[in-house]
Amino acid sequence: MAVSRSSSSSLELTMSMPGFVSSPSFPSSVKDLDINQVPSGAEEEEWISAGMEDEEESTDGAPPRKKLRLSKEQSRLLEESFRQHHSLNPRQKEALALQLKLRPRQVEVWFQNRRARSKLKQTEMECEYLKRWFGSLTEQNRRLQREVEELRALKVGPPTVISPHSCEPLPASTLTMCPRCERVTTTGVDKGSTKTTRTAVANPTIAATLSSENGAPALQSRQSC
DNA sequence: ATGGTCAACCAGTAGT
DNA sequence: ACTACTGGTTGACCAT
Repeated sequence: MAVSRSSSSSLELTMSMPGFVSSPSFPSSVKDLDINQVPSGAEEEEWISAGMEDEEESTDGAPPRKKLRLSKEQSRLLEESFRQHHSLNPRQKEALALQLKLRPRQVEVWFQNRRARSKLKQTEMECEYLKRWFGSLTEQNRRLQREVEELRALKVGPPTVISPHSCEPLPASTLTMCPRCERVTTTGVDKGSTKTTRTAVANPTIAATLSSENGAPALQSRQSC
């Protein structure tokens, strides 16, 4: 086991697996081995002391850490490898493990966790993006609602709307907005039926206002639900 | 004390 | 059946 202090004063420790170099008890299958498991009996000392060539005793007398921490160099190499390919074939895994003085299983686990972290990061970014989008849509919706209220409250006389069916002016009082889909409908005008119409606002100022918000679809071009 | 990070594990699943 | 992978979880360690 090797203990060192990194530049950021965090404790860096590397711990090689028991029996990697010389132990005859090295498991035949890496899947059988719990990496954190401390071998019992006579093997315990080997587990604690087995390690890299530059292994040294802990100077502060603290008990040895049980959790493997990859060294900066190991992490760097793994990251570099991950940039090239996000998963390894057995040959690559073996080679990388040899290079890093780790077991192939450890390299494999590192890649699994790295993929998971990568995916998590991606998901978080997407979540952030959707939140911002939701916020902007909410704001846009609020503006449009306010605008509708203002238009309804206009005291300059009822705006005139041209019916696309009869090509004649309709009183604005016949216009209603569907509360569900917020589309404009006319009620009780064209032959007494409730009907969605493509309306043309006679007042050009109002028409411009209706169609200019944030690239949102213009009110008069919406289809009813 | 507590929350974050990360190596390691386990269960489930898909491909062969 | 075996292998490789994912998602979820655990536990050690660290920073605050």
